[in-house]
Amino acid sequence: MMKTEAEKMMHARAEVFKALGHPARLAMVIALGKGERCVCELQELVGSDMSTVSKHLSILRAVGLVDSEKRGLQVFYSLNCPCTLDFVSCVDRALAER
Amino acid sequence: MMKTEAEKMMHARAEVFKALGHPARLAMVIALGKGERCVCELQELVGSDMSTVSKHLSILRAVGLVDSEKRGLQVFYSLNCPCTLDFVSCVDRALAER
DNA sequence: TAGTTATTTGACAAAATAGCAAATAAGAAG
DNA sequence: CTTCTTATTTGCTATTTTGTCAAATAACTA
Repeated sequence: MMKTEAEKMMHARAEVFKALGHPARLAMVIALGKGERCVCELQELVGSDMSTVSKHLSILRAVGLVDSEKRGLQVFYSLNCPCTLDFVSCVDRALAER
Repeated sequence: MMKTEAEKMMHARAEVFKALGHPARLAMVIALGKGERCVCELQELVGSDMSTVSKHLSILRAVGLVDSEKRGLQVFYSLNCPCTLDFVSCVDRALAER
């Protein structure tokens, strides 16, 4: 199946939205909006296995939404697209008026 | 499985992102950013079966991203959350610097 | 009545998914 | 070096979701 440049672009964009389309990942992104967090903190936040959290984070990193930096034993994640938070606020407003 | 209010909220938000996590739906939302469109125009845009397009649109409407209005034989859809376009621009910028 | 636009309803294959257990890596600390 | 901790990766499984289409229905027009 041939794919035009525009289709590839749209696909890439959609991947970003898909990455945010999971409650745990979204919760982590919102938490990162308040500052960087290590994986263990994020694990406590979402309450899943650490390997699961790690996988979620790799999905967010793959689409460029977050960055990671290792410091000692810990890996700290930070939000690369603060505009995400603005959109979440907008979504909240839309959800409120339903 | 019990669900707190906060969890339900996060789930509802994630549903909005999931709705946007498909190339065809995202393309339609972006098109609607330029003004209302009837289903047949959107069908031409994405090139799928009309029933498929209709289903995609119902998903977007279910989460409150778009509105619809019937006029004669046609149904016109409009974007309910223009902020979506701002976020798409932001995503594009993030994708560009990869 | 016939034609058009759109939605709904199954139905189905295919794909994606989340999640966990176990293995691996990499640094810290004794 | 050994051990402990934090994190990632690697299968693997079951579950779910997914997108799509064909056919039926609806609603309006001519």
